[in-house]
Amino acid sequence: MAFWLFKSEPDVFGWDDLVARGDAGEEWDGVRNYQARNVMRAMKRGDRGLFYHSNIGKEAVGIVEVIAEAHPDSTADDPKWECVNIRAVKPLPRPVSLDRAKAEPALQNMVLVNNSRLSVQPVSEAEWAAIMAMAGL
DNA sequence: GCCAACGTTGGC
DNA sequence: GCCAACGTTGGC
Repeated sequence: MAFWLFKSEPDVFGWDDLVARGDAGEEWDGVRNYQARNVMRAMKRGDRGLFYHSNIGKEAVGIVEVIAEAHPDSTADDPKWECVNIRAVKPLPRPVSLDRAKAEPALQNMVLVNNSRLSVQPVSEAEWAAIMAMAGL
């Protein structure tokens, strides 16, 4: 299983919104960035991801699961834009803020710490383990 | 609200 | 195909 990170502005679509979708989950549409699209293309059903709140909170707040692999984005005119579907699995008992991630030696190479602008990111197994420990899981 | 970082666009 | 201009993201 691989691990990922999904960024969202909570005032647009936050963790609570994803939880409200239940098991049906949400199409992660609207991504118009090749790098982020390519990350989504690499995802497999069952992979896990962090749900990160950008701008407001700036913290990873929950765990999500990839429930549908990359397919054309229903909101895009051009089928070259693809996205996956995700659902909420469970909240992090202790959200991991960007500040804590930056201060954690094990996370110095994490994409979140180094390239804040990529909206969908890969997370290594070691990084995932470190985040889980920091989150109280 | 500002601005740095970065991706995209379009003129040449 | 280069690169300057522009738009967007997201931390501060």
